[in-house]
Amino acid sequence: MIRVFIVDDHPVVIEGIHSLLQNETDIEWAGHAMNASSCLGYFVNNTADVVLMDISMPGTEGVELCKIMSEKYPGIFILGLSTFNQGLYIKKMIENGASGYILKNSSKEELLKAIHTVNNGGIFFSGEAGEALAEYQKSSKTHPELSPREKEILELIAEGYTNPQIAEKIFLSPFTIDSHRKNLLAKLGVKNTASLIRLAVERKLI
Amino acid sequence: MIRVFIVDDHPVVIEGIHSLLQNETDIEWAGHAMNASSCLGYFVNNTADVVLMDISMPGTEGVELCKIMSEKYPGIFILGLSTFNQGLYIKKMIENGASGYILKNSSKEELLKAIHTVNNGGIFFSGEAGEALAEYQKSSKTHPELSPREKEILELIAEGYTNPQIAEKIFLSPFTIDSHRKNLLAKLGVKNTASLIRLAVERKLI
DNA sequence: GAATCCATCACCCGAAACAGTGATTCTTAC
DNA sequence: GTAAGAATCACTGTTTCGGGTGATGGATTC
Repeated sequence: MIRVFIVDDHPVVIEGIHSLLQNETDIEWAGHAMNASSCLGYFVNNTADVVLMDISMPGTEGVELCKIMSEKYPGIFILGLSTFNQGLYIKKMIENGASGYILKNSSKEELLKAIHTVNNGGIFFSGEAGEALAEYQKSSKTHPELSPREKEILELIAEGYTNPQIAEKIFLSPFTIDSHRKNLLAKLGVKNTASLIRLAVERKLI
Repeated sequence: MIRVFIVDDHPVVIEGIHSLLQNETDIEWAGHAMNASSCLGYFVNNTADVVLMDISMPGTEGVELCKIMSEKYPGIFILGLSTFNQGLYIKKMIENGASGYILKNSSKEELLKAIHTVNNGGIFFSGEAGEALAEYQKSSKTHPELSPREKEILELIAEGYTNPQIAEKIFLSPFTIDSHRKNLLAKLGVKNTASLIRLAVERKLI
């Protein structure tokens, strides 16, 4: 018997999963919480085998809760749950102790498979989530990190300052700003300011 | 008796709402569809009073389906349903015939109130959605709309194309692209490409 | 102590962007 | 029927960007 607990701030999702699981003979509904603190409260006197956890709760609650839970109760398996397919979040959840990740548009079969897999100590990703993670890993490998100075200049560029203005602002030679700017383009593999800013915003570098 | 039909690509949401509504004496579950075409298929031989419609289905399916449904079956009230609180989408749904809009993290009470309100011909917004819409209306007043051509060129700029390249791509004179580009800068009140792209991404214009 | 990376500065040059101005069609709205 | 705005094209400047290339000092690392 697998005891399943869910943490999600959407009543509809809680109800939906409850309903999907209620006829499963080997799954027991342990309960639900709608925020991080009531989840932690529940586990003071109770336990479960698998916790389904919405990662897109207000703030970074999902990711933080995942970390706390996995450290405090290493025997409980956590399954990330989200509407979206964002490599960055998926990676963070895994880094913080989640054993898997499924999308909310998964079928009942996929959900059951995920619960069983993580309950047996396995790792489960819904297909698309796995792809998103792979894509993310790839992009963070192929594109090296930016130095602090480069980030600073990138932000100033994004705010609309020109090279001479940036130079004046941070007391450097315009030539230096120009060099950094060219390095930014090279490192990120783009060829003009438009794509640079687009990429920076998409990757949340600024 | 209000017959409720739901269109959503998330099985969990369908189950959740079904479950939330199943003990309501004045609500009858008409059924569900997981995409636009099966929804349209259903209404060939059946009907309903209120349709709950996820607007964030793949592509612009949600918005388009809303338009088709409201034109074809003006007697059916549509209630937009979404995880997010995006003024632009809310506005589009309303423009295309929806009678209200609720977030998926709404409570059971709010959901019931919304269904009853739209079924009586009223307009319903969950609080946050109303705020988001107001915010959007406000920002679209202070910031004028872009013409289709301008949007097209803005996107191409964001993809890193230069004026000459864009000109070649869409068979126009480089002078024309230059004019549009200047108009974009003027309309959005920025003075170079960097701030233009930043603003465009932030306002989700691209 | 050699290698590597960061940060700084420098110059040339062509291409692109930006400012200013003005003009012509065509539709849409009042 | 005219006013307004969208879309198109045109020319002239000045400024900025971006490619190429190279140099120096300092910190880190192995």
